[in-house]
Amino acid sequence: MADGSMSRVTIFEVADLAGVSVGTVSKALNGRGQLRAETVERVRAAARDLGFEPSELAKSLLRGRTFTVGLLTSDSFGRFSIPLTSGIEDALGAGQISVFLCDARGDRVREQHYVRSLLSRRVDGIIVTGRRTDPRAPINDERLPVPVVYAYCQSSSPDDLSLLPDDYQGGQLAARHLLARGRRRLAHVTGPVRFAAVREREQGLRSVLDTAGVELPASRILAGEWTEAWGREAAGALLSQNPDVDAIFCGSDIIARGVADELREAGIRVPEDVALVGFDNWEIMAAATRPPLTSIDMNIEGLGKTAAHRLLAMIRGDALSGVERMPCRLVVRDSSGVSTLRDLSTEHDPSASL
Amino acid sequence: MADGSMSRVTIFEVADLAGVSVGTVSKALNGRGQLRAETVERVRAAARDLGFEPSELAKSLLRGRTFTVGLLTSDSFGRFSIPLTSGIEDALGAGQISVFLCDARGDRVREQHYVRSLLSRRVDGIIVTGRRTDPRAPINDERLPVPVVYAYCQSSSPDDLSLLPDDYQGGQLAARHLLARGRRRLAHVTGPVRFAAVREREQGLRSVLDTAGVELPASRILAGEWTEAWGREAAGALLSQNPDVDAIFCGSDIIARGVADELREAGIRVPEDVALVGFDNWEIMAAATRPPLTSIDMNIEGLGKTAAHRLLAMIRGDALSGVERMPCRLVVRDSSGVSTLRDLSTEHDPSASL
DNA sequence: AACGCCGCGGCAAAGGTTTTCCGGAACGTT
DNA sequence: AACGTTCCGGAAAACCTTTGCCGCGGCGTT
Repeated sequence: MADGSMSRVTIFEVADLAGVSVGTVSKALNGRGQLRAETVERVRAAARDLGFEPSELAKSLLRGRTFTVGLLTSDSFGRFSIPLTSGIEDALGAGQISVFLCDARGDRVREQHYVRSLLSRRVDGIIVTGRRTDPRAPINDERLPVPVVYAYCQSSSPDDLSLLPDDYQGGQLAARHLLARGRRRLAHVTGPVRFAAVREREQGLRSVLDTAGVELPASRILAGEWTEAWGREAAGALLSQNPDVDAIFCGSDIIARGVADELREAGIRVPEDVALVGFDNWEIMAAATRPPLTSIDMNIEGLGKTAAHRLLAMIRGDALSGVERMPCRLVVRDSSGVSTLRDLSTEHDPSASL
Repeated sequence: MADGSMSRVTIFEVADLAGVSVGTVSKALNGRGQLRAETVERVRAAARDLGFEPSELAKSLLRGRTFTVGLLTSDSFGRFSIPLTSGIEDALGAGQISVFLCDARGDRVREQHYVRSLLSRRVDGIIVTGRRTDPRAPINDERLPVPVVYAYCQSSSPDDLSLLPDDYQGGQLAARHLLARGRRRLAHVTGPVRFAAVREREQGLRSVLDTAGVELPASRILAGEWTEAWGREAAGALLSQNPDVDAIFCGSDIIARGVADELREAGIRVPEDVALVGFDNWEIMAAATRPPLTSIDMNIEGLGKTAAHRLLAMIRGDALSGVERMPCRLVVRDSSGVSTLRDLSTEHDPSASL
C-alpha cells in the first residue's frame, strides 16, 4: 500500500485516514502527549500507508531553527576541499544537519551574494573554507545573525574563530624526524614565501635545528613554486651547490616528488644518501613517489570535523574566537629510511624528545 | 542606520515602521499590485533600515517549491567530484538554486537516509553522482516525488536519466589522433576490465583502427590497475615483448605518467620513438609528466552543467530518461608530437576524417 | 449519588510570506 | 447631485507543523 508517489502528503490527510485531528497525528508520530497505544498505532499505520514525511520547512519555520548550515568555499574547490568537506559533512550529518554548498570561486561579489542567500534561507551557521591559510577579509562587515567559523583559512578579524593546521609544529615534526634519523645537513625546498604556511613551516624547522645546534645556512633554503618542475630544479641546484646535503624537507608532496625524481636520475639514493620528507601526505602522490614518501599530514578531515563541532558549540551559544591550530602528524614511509624502531618524533606532544 | 545585527527582522516590523500593512510591504518589495511611488519608496527605506531579508523558508512553504536541489554523491568525493560539483553548482547557482550536499560514502543505508532527508526538506530535485560509470541500483525503489538525474554514474533503471562521458568516442579520438600522427603500431595500457569505461575506451580505439585497417593484436592491450606502478610495469613489458610499438594510448593520465617515466628511463624518446596519449586530462598530472601529456578530456564540468540543466528541465515538467553521452575532446600537448598543423581528430563530429 | 480526578484527544495559535479579493476615497461625467 | 471609474492599500487565506490549553467522559471514592 506504500504509495509514496507524491510526498505532497500532509498531516491532514494522515489525520483524515486515521480519523483523528492533526494535533493528535503530530503527537502520535513524535511521541508527545498522552495517547492510547491503539491510537498511536492507527496513526502510525496511516502515516506509513500514505508515505507521510513531515515537511522540514514547516518545522523550521515554527521552531526558528533550520538545522542547516552553509559551507562557503571562498576559493574554488581544490584538493584540500575534499577532505575538509568530508569532515564537515560527516560531523554535521551525524547531527541531522544539512549542508548548503556555495562556491564563490574567489569572487568577492559572488561571496556576498551567497552570504545573503544563506541568511535568507535561515541557516543556523556558516563555515568558510579556503585553500590558503593566509588571513583574509571576513565575510561580514557588520555582525551576522548567525555564527561563522573559518576552516583552513583565517579571518583577519580577531573576533572570528579560525581553524588552521599547525604548520609551525608540522615543520618541527619533520625536523625532529630527520634529526632522529641521524641527518644533520638538511635542506628545505618549499613554495612561495608569500604563503604564511611556507614561512611557518620553515620557522618550525629552524626552531628545532637551532635547539639541536644544527646549522641551516640560507643557501640550503630554496623557495619557488608548488610544482614538480620546481622540485626538480631545486634538487639540481642543491646537488651542484650543496652536494653534501643528507636530508631534504619539502614544502609539499608535489615538490618532494620532483626532488625525488631529480635525485634518482642523478644517481643519488633515497633514503640512503638523502632522506626526504614531504608535506600534505597526499596519498596518491606520496604512494607514487619512488621511494614512497614520508610526509607531514595536516589531518584536514579532522580539521573539518572540528570546525563543524566548534560551529555547533557556537550555535548552542558559546562565544568562540581567535585562531585555533590543529596538530599535524608524521606519516613515515620509505623515503626517510626504513626503521623498525618507533620514531619518537611522531609524538604530538611538543615536549617529546628529539 | 543599517543595523542588520539580527536578521530576525520580519515583514511585520517593516510594515510597522513604514506605517502600512504587511501585504503592502510585500507588494512594494516585489513590485506587484498598484502602489503609489511614494509608498513604495517609504517601504523600501524601512526595509533597508531594518536590514530586512525575506525568509526563504516562508516563501518555500507558500509556493510549494524550495529552489533547492540535493547533490548525492554515492561514492565519497573523489577527483572527478570536484569539477562535477563545480559545474552543477555553477549552473544551479545562476538560477538562484541552492544545493544540499550529501556524501553517502558508498553506504547504501546512508544513501537512503539522505534521500529521505532531502525529501523531507522538499528539494525540487536530486542529482546523483559517482566516480564510476558502471550501472548502479537506483536510489529509489518506488517513484520519487521529485525528478532525479544521474551524473557520471548510471542508474540500472532505463526510466532514469543518466549522463555519462562518451568513453567510446574518447577512445576513437585518441586513435584518430595517433593515426594522424603517422603511428601504426599502437598499444593500449589501461585499467581493470571490470570498469565499463575501460571496455568502452578500448572498443572506441579498436573501431577506428579496424576502419583504418590497422592491426591491434591482443598482446598489445594491457589491463591492470589505475596506478603509476602499473603504468611502469606495463611499459616494461611492452618494451621487452613489443619493442616496435610506436604509440601508447593509456586509460588514464596516472597510468600514462608511469608509462612515460618507464620509457624515459629506458632511453625511449617520447614522442619521437613512442607517442603517448592519456585519459582524464588531469591538469596537474598531465603538466608534470615529461613531456607534458596529450590527453582526452571528459569535460566533467560541462557534464555537471548539463546535468543541472536537465534536472531543471525535468523540474519544469519535461520527462527525460535513458543514457546521454557527452563528447570527450582531445587536448594536445607534447607527448604525442609537436605539430603546428591543426589536428583534424580534434573534431567532435564523429564523421570527421581520420 | 455526587464530586473529583485522570486519561485522552481536539482546538487554535504561531511561525513569515504572498496573493486574491474587497472596500474606500477621490475624481470625472452626465 | 448622483453615479461610475480608477487608484490605492488593507484584510485574510493559504502553506504545514507543533504544542499549550481545554473539555469531555469515565472511573473511583466518600
